[in-house]
Amino acid sequence: MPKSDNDVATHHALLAAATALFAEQGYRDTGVRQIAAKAKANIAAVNYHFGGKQALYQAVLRSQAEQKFSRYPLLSAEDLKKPPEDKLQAIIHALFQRLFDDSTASYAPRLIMRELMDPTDAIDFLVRELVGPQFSQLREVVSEILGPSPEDTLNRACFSVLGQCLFYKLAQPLASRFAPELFHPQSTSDTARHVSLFSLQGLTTCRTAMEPSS
Amino acid sequence: MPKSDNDVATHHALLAAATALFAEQGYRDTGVRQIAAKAKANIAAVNYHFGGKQALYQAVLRSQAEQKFSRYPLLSAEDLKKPPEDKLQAIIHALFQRLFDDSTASYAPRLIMRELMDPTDAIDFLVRELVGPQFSQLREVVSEILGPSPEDTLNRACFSVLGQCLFYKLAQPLASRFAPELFHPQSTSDTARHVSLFSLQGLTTCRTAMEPSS
DNA sequence: CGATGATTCAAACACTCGTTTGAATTTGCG
DNA sequence: CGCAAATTCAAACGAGTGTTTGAATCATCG
Repeated sequence: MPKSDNDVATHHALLAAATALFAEQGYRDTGVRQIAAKAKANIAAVNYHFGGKQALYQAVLRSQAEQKFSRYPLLSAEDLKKPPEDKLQAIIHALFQRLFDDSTASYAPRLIMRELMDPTDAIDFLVRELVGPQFSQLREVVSEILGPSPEDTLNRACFSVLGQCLFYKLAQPLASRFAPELFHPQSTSDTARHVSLFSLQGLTTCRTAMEPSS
Repeated sequence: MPKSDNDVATHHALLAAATALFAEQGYRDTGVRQIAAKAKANIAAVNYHFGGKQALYQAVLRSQAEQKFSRYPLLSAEDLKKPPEDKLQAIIHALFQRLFDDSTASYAPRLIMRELMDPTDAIDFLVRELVGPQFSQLREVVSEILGPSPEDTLNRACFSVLGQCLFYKLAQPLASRFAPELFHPQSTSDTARHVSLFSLQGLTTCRTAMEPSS
């Protein structure tokens, strides 16, 4: 039976601390002692309230899935009325904004990236609840641009768009050594515009010649 | 003083085992006991011959830098005579071949990817000796295609090409859930062709309109 | 051979990790 | 209040890590 206030207090503090730390450092590099310290709670509280580190991690993912992504779709209502080319540009800009938004609680994208790089057991849940719906949305827009196309062509086109966007986050440690100015916060808008133009132009090729090799 | 044969034997066995394991599992998830077991050596041998796990890892990177990349450039001698568009296509195909070549000792790309995802202290050495020269090569080819361009445009164009390629490896755990057939070994050639066409088409945009926002 | 130094080996060390324990404290309710 | 359940806490547990130790083995050479 909950203790009215204090119970949900430490429960929430633990969840918040874990969300921040998992997003920043990843699952494997975050210890329960560190989480407990940040939440000003005892080490055993993690096991008491959630049942273990893994269960806490899944609770973090579940809470992010509920609050963040359900109410912040990639495309706004007004975007949906635009032509597909503009919708793609809107998606790309939204993606970059999420990937490089530090201040607000943009933990969900970072948690996804972490899971993408080295998956834990929670990857199934993540695919089903978080990235699946958004990938479908991207695929639909790309499909509108390309017109009727084989499945592989459609998927590869989406991957080309996604790859360009994610590169700036995934490869940041290395890429920022070659072009540090592209990773300044004020550059992300220009970068998103570049990716949009590059992709829209590249997509025109997918409409034609796409049969396998010879 | 070396014991003539046996000394360099375990030294080499340790290095080979460590190279394979670090490439497959990453630095943090590979234990010295596992390395020693694969090399049929004692646990203490790692410290005796290399001075520690970290030093062994850097020895692995150094040996890869020496033997693999210096003699296997991205472009062959005959490729260098082709027009820049064909050179870009050759680079993309070479990249995909390296990223998805399991059988031969294609450990270097995987080690780089590992370091890219979560860097250790060895990242400086890696940038200087391994990825730096190859990135310069890519940039030169892209520069030939684009003609004289601002620095940022050139870098972003390179990142667009690289992002598409690396995506298939970096995001494989997630992406293969949506399009498993694109990750079959026989598909990599078609995928490389798609990225080539998509990129060459996309690059035409970079030649024109590239001034920052308004 | 016998001594010297390099190499191997099993064991233990020091540390971190996630988890458990059992008592102490706090809370809600009759 | 007084009991019972829920919650906190310090401490320890057991398994993991990389590293160190010191004796045993081996090759080499005077």
